[in-house]
Amino acid sequence: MEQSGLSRGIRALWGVEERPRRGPKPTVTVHEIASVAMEIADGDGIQAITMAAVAGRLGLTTMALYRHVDSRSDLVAVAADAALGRPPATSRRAGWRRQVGEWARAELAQLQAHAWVLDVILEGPPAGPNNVAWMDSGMQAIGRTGLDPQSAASALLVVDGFVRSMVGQARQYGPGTGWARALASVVDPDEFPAVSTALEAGTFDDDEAFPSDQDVEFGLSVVLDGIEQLIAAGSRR
Amino acid sequence: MEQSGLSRGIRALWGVEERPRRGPKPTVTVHEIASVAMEIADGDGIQAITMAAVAGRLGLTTMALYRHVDSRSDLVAVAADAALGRPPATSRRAGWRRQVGEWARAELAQLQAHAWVLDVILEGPPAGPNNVAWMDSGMQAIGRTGLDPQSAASALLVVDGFVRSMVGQARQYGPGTGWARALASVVDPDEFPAVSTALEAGTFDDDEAFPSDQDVEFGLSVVLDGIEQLIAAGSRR
DNA sequence: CGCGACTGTGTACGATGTAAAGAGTTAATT
DNA sequence: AATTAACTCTTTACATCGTACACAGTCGCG
Repeated sequence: MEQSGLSRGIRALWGVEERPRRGPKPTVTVHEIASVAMEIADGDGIQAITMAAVAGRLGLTTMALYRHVDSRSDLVAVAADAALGRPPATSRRAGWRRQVGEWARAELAQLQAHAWVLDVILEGPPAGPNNVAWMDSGMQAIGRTGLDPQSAASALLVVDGFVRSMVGQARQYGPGTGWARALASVVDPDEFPAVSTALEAGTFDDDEAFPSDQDVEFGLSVVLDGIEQLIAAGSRR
Repeated sequence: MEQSGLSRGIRALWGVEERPRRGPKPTVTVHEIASVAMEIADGDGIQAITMAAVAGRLGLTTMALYRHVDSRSDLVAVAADAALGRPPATSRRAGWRRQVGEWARAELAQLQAHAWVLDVILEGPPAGPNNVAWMDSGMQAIGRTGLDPQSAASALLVVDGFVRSMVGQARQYGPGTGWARALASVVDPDEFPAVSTALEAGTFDDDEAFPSDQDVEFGLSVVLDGIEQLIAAGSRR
């Protein structure tokens, strides 16, 4: 009665499909498919997720996958949801700052373990169960601020944005391929004084482990302080 | 003497290539290529950037493009740099808060006009001239805080992260395809109380124009307040 | 003039996503 | 028990796309 607007793979992840009465039982579940696709991406990046590769590992033909997912992009969506996993239980008794902080650090860890998730091109909001679980967990944490729902949602969005950008930056500036040196050879100090100065000062030199815990805590405290200000100002809006 | 580590297309964008002495003059410049590729992506998304499509619009064969860019991903990188454009001149006399705010709003506007830039899968940090120009502009603005360079860079990163996440969210939650309704049909209120409540309260209902200026100012003030706290605390670290 | 450097072309191939038709399998229906 | 509908997986085929390779034409230096 509801076509639900969700893709086949996502619908299957939610487990709301009634099992068909006739016909052979499927030899694989969407969860298995998602899991295999995730492993492939963990190893070789998102573009390594191909219908043939995933099917092959499952002992199926390429086309058999289409019984479980609508398309490659559905397959990727399903893999991405699997990569998120369930959020850890939060310490419900703690204050909002600690809870939100924990949530952010957990998300960061999860995304860093599967950084290719950032490469997923999404059409529409993520609707997988794990995605929703993280959202729920985050909203519970930020709800402790007492902010009105709209403000809380926006604030959580800022936190999430920070985490994702952190992961993204980590991949880019992390394992230095001599980026700083390459840039130095083309940047004109007169045109780009600030960048040029930073380059000379070594600000961009390959931080072996970027972001360090320090970097994370730094940015996180900036964001959380901002939210604190907001609360103090009495959630207008 | 220097292989510079940059791709052919990016190097050409910087204009540091010495013109070859012999041989026919190229019929197109990398800037033209980038511009055409950008227009294609503006119209039909990043995946519409194909070698054939770009070459076709320029009256070239597919293979001719390889004289100017190394690969498709180089082509996309070059198009993305073009899409950023040059950052607007900032009001240098203003305080840091206003300058950084302007910078962020400008970046937001630019990215919203070419949201596909967020879909670019980057291998290594962005090294195009426009990208560096934005970086320079941002670092000049945040430099006015008086924070030490490392802290300033980290803070700017938070701002940039916020802007990008805002654009990303805008695409996802914006022109509603009935996402909220679809989710409501699968979410169990007992399992995900916070999301469920928000769904019922209409928090996720299609905001016609999301993010509104209000949403942006809201998040931006959170971020800037955080930075202000940091300054007040006397930039430790 | 001719040689070398360079730009663009034509052809070919492999990888990939997916449409279409069919063979085999299971359970409800007769 | 036979039939039939619903379902899963396979086979085959094809269009799209990135790119390697060989080559033809063009310009400037010696």
